[in-house]
Parts: sequence; structure tokens; C-alpha cells
Amino acid sequence: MSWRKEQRRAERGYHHGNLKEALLQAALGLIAEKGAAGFTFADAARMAGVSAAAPYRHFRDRDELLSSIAQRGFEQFEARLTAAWDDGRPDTVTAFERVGKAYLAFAREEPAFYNAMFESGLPVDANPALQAASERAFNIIRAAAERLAALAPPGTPRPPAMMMALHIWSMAHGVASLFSRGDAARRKLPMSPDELLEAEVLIYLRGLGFPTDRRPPAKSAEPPPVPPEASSGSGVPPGGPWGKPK
Amino acid sequence: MSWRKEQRRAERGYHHGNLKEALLQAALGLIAEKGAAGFTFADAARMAGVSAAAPYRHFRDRDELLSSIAQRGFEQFEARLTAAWDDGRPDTVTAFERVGKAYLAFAREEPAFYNAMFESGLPVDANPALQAASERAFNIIRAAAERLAALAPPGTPRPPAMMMALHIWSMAHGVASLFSRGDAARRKLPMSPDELLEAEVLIYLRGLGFPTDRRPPAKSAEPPPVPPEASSGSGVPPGGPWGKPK
DNA sequence: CGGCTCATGTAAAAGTCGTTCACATGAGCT
DNA sequence: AGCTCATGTGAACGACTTTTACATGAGCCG
Repeated sequence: MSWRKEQRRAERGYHHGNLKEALLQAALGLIAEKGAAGFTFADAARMAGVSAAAPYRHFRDRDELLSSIAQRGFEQFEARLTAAWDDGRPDTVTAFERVGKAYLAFAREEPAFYNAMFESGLPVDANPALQAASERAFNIIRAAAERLAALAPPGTPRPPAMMMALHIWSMAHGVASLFSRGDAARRKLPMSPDELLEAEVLIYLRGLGFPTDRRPPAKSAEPPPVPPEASSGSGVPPGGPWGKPK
Repeated sequence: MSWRKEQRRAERGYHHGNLKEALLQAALGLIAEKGAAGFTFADAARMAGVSAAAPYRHFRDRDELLSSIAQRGFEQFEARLTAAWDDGRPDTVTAFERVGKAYLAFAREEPAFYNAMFESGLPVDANPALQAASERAFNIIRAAAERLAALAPPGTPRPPAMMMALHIWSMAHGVASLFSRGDAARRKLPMSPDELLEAEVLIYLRGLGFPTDRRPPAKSAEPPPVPPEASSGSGVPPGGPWGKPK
């Protein structure tokens, strides 16, 4: 039973050398399989091959470990949203939808981070660093909404970018929470969460007056950083945004 | 300290008489203040004035208590949504938005239920009764979407009602989870969660081609159960759905 | 190279929970 | 009156969190 521990101890000596990181990784794995609620400080210590008291040299308590994970999560989240947005290339609407997909992809592919960030019940606003990280992630959506709002078709009132950002955030979060994870994900849906969110966003954007048809594959020429594009399409795609894809 | 317990015991004798209900109420209170994660079986027992083992005569384990609460929550939720929908009176769009507001109101006014239902991490689909209750609640939204879809303006493709229902659900859930409770609720918003959701839904409906202007106060005459109403309004309200109210 | 020091780890202990088990109580039926 | 079974008690077990006193050894200083 404990020969592993002994052996590992032999390998690394009395001092672990990188316990903090090892604990974070262990916790990540545990949260992924048992949820933030089921995750245990003692388990993480065991998994790292140290005593139950050792983690207290690196984290004030269990919550601080969770916060650290959430923090990292927000950072990775921000990175993925940033990459998806890609500064609005090749065009604002396409990039915008890519951000939505990235949101869902993150929820699906990083359940542990997502769990720690949004479902662990830890008070985000109690930790300034955590709040700042969350803010930075949201700012990606906000910046994207800003650019999108600037393209509002002339003649219609320009929607407040902040409101758009909050709307999109709530859609992505709602779909991710309800359909893209765990329990309700098993609810049999007429379409995938990705398709569901894409249609939702497209309908929403159309409600704001944006042209939302899929554009034809770009002619290969590199478009300028911020193409004018103001009203390139005409309007409603045949069948609507929910037309069966493929 | 313990005179209360003694006194209560004197009042009610060895047998509590209504322990199951008392435990549910106690748990509800505890969840409201400390969240489903922080809620403790032992605490509920203490609050009901019985030993820590007593609850096991009424619930298989802690999870079953939580499930019972979630179940009740879904039932109350369904009742509130049903009342808000009011079978589509006075007109479908108005009633539909009332359902959205009811969703938020429930999340705000019944944090304990909401927590148990959506944030406690208990496997909804593992409990058939729970799943059924959740299904019934969702069916209200679904039925409302059905009626709304049937009113789709002629000439435009008719949106699938199920999709609409899922979209509306995700919006309401997203707004409720992110802005209407606990942590992120303190994020300073440019508008209230209610206004946020209302605008979101209106824009969405407009994207589907529905007329979404506010109608003038009804002339006092009782409208027929399902008024025709198909395209009573003209289209875009001045300033858009996000126009500063009041 | 020898010794100091401090970060890092351990063991033990206290307090809390969840859960089980043998036993106690008393409400309601016969 | 007596029986019985649902309901409550107390004690006990193991797991977890957190604290405390003590151990180890890596890195630095002379």
C-alpha cells in the first residue's frame, strides 16, 4: 500500500520540491472527477504524497486552493476568448460567434476550471485578484461587443455595447450551465449546445438589425485589420439561423 | 444554552411530531444563508432540536434531504411560472415576458430553492421524481414558446418552438445565475437584471420577426381567451428595447 | 567545510460531520 | 392492559479541516 509513498519519498527526499504546483494539479484532477464540492484537501495531499498538514504551508486553507484554481481558470479563459476573438478577424460577426463557441468549448473541455470558477460557490468579489481576473475575461466579450456595436446598421439606434456584452455573456453562460455540462446535458436536445448558442446569438444580432447571413468563403486575399463591412450581407439566410446545418 | 432544547423537548415530548417538515424548513433556512455546500445535516438536526441521528429516520442521507428541497423548489417554480404565463393573457408577448420576470423573481426571492435546484451539484437525472418535476417546470416555458411560435408573422419561416424555449430558458438562467444572485450580482450593471433580461428577450423576439412594441394599456374590456393579435403592432419601438425606461 | 536558519514537511490532537447500530420511548391498535 | 412499530437517543467509527509542536535539510555565511 504505502510502498509508493515510500518510493516517492526516496525519489524526492523529505522535501517535495514543488508541492504547491503538485497540489494544484491534483486538485484539478479531483475537481474534474468529483466536482468542487466533493474535492477534498486531504485527498489532494495524499495524491501528492505528503501529509494532510503539508498543504497549509502553501495555502491558508481549502478555499484558497480553490481560489487559486479559479484564478488560473479565469486566466486561461481569458486567453482562449482572446484567441477566439482574434481582434475581430476575418470579420466582426464571425469572430464574435467564435467567442461564443470558445466559451462553450472551455466549459466542456475544462470542467474543473469551469466548476471552480462558476459552480464552486466561492465569493468571487471577496478576492480582489480573482475579481480582477474575472473582469479581464469579461472585458474580451465587452471589447468584442464594442466593435460589433460600432457596426450597427445606419438608421437604427446604436445598441449600448455594455448591454450587448452582458446579453451575450448571459446566453453563453446559460447554455453552458444548462446544456453543456453534467446533469442537464443529458437532456435530449434537438440540437447541440454549440448550434443552440449559435442560433441564439444570430437571432439576437438580427434583432439588433445586424446582417447575419453566413458570408461566402473569403476570396483568399488578406482582409485589412478592420474591414469596413458595414452592411455586406442582405439579411435573412434561407431557413433562418436555425435552418438545419449541413 | 441547552435550556431551549430541554424546554422544547418538554413541550413536545420524546417524539417531535413533525420532524420531517421541521428538517426541511431548517435546511431551507440554512441553505439560504450558507449555500447548499455549507449546509450541514447535523446543523439542521440541531435547529430542529433533535439528535444528529434522528434525521436518518426521514431521509436516507443528506443528499435525499437536498433532493426533497430541490423537488419542492421545482414545484413552486412551476407554480410561479404557470401563474406568470396565465395561459397567455392578456397577450402572448406580454405573458411571455412575465414568465421571464417570474424566473428572475424566483431566483431572487427563493435563493435557497434556487440554490438546491441549480447550484447544489446534485445529479438531477439520477432522481426520476426530481427530473420529472424539473421537466414539468420547463414545460411551462415550452408551452409558452409553442404559442408564441404559432404567432410567427406570416411570410417568415416558423421557428421551432422547442428551440425558442431552450433559448429563453438559457437567457433567463444565465441572467439569474450571473447577475441576480450572490457574488456577481454586486457587479455594477448599467441596468437591473430584470431590465437586462427583458431587453434581451425583446431583441431576440424581434430577431425572429415578432412585433415587440409595448401595447397601449388595454381598453378594460376582457379580451377573449386567445386573442388573434397576430400583428397588432408595427415593429420597432422608438429607441429600441433598451431605451431608458421611465 | 561546518554550522545556522528558515522554509518546508510530519505527527498528533481537537473539533466537526456523516453514517450506522443497538437501544429507548411512547402513540395507537387490539 | 399489553404489544408493536415508528421515531428518537447515545455511542462509536472513519474522514475531513485546521492548529501546534517538532523534524528535516537546502542554502547561505563565515
